[in-house]
Amino acid sequence: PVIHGFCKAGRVEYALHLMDSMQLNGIAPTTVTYTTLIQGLCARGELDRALYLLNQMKSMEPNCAPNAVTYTKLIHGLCQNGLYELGVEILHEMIQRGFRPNESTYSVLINGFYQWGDFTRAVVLVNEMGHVGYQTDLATYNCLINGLCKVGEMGLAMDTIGLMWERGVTPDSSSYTGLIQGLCKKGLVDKAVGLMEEMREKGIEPNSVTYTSLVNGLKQIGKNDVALELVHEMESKGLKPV
RNA sequence: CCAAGUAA
Repeated sequence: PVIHGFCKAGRVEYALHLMDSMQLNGIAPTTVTYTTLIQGLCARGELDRALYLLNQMKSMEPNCAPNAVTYTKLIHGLCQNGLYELGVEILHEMIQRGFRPNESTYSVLINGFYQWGDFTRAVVLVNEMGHVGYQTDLATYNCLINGLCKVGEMGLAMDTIGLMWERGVTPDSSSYTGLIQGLCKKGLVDKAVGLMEEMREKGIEPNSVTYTSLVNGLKQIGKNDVALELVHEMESKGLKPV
C-alpha cells in the first residue's frame, strides 16, 4: 500500500529500498508488493529488473507467487516497450503454470500488437482467444476496434461493433469514438456523422473526445460551418474540447 | 479483501 504510493510517485528506487528493509525486519513482501514494484519498473523501462523480480517471486513461492495480475502488468510493460514477442512468451509461460489469462491480459496484448503495427499477430491472438471460448469484455472489444481502425480495416471494425450488440455487450462512447476517428481518417466523414447519430439513438452519449474527433474530421474536409455547429452543441452540454 | 487493460 505504502509501496504503491511511492511507485506512483515515481520513486521506484525508494520503494525497492523500502522492501529490503521490510525483509530485514522480518516482514515478508507479498504478491501485491512485488507486482506493484514490477509495474513501477516497467514504467521506467527497466524491464530486465522487472523480469528479475518475477523470477525472484517464483523462487519465493508460495508466499508471493505471481498471479494473473502480476503477469498482466508485466506483459503490459513489455508491450509498451515493443517487446511484445516476449510478452507472448510470458503469456504462454503463464498458461503453462496453470493461470488463466483473463480479459485484461488479452487486451494488453492486442493493444501491444496494434501499437507496433503487427496486425497479423493480433488476429492470431484474437482467434486463439475465441478458440478457447474466451469471453471478450467491453474493453477487449474496444482495443480490438481501435486496432482495426488504426490499420484502416473499417469494415472489420464495424463488424466488431455489430458483434458486440449481438452478444449483448453494450458499446460505450470509446467504442464509437474509435470508429469515428477511423472513418474520418479515411475521409468518410459523412459516415462518421451518421455513426454519431446512431450512437445517440442507441442511448450512448458522445463525450468530449467523440465530439472533438468528429470536429477535426469535418475541418479536414473543409466543413468548418458544420464543425462549428458541433462545437456549440458540445459546449451547450458543458463539454470542453480536448 | 488491497495491485492490472481501451479512444484525442
